[in-house]
Amino acid sequence: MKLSSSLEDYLEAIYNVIKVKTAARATDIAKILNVANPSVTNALQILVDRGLINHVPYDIITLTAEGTKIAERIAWKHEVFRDFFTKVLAIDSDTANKCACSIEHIIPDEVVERFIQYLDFERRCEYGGKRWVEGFGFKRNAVANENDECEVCKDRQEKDARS
Amino acid sequence: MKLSSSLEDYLEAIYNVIKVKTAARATDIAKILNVANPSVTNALQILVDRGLINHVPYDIITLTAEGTKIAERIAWKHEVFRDFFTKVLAIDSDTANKCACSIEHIIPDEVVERFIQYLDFERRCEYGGKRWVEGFGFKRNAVANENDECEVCKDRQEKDARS
DNA sequence: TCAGTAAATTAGTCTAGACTAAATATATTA
DNA sequence: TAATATATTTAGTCTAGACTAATTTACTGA
Repeated sequence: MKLSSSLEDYLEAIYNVIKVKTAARATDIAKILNVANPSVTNALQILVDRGLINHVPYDIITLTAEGTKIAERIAWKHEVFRDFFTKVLAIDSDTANKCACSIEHIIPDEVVERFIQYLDFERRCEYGGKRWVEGFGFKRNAVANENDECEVCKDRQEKDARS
Repeated sequence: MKLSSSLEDYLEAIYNVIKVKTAARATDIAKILNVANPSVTNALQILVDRGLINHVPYDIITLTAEGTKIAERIAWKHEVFRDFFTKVLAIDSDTANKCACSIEHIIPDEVVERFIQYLDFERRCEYGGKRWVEGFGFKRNAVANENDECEVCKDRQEKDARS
């Protein structure tokens, strides 16, 4: 009953289109996922069979309740990983999205929960959170350096000074 | 020229066996990757063609210089992710290894570097590093709480007290 | 309303990567 | 050294998921 990465991608793409347009068309999905139209048709048939979308030939595509539930979960994972990559690791948004898009199908929910807890902790905790700026060492240490206590920050400061 | 996830798994398995046994046999690999023997034979042929392993039919398997280089890189990624999952997110080692094993084929090197820098930062920095214990909030906050300044830590402390 | 265009589907092909069953090579041991 | 057991490979099958080319349906504007 588990969806393949590929089918999850289709479902997520449909979900994202519907957020903006109320209903999706096959071509929207083909463009987003960068695949040929017949690949979409094929995937749609499977998603219909699994009861995740509503679709009759030549018509628009909507999500069933079940499909929405699953798509939301995938989109949620995507957001968590994108945030982690951009906000914690200071990765550029394009790479962050690509990485998120591939690991979102693989990492189990419990682990995603931990990422969230961690993001939350980093953001809110006195010991790190107050020094949170966006993108860990690079930017955070600028603030952390104030007290001049940290070996790593000093290293970085010296390197930065040199360059 | 890029290897598929599957071929990377084969190469990594060979590398891991060789670390212990000096040379690998097809059956070792089949057991590790939980696939049938013919699947191994097939993968070996491709890896030979690509110049990554040395292998003639019915004989042992060793890595070429090129193969070693690539396998080391894969194994390195695996370690980074495993460490991140177990040491930062406090995920159990079995799940951590599974997650590492799937994302190691997907995440580009620059991003892995950032993970390393982050691990290093967390471990060494005064602002967090000194409170580093193994597994972020859960354990780190026990130390962080000393000064009683952190909202998140207080939340956790209360929850812990209740349970 | 009908002709032309755009969208979607059908039909058929290809590849990677798994599998089983059968055949063959190697290793072991009586 | 012959017999047997084990390891490996060959041959052939299957599935998912992509593709192109050809066909069919739906939409739009004169």
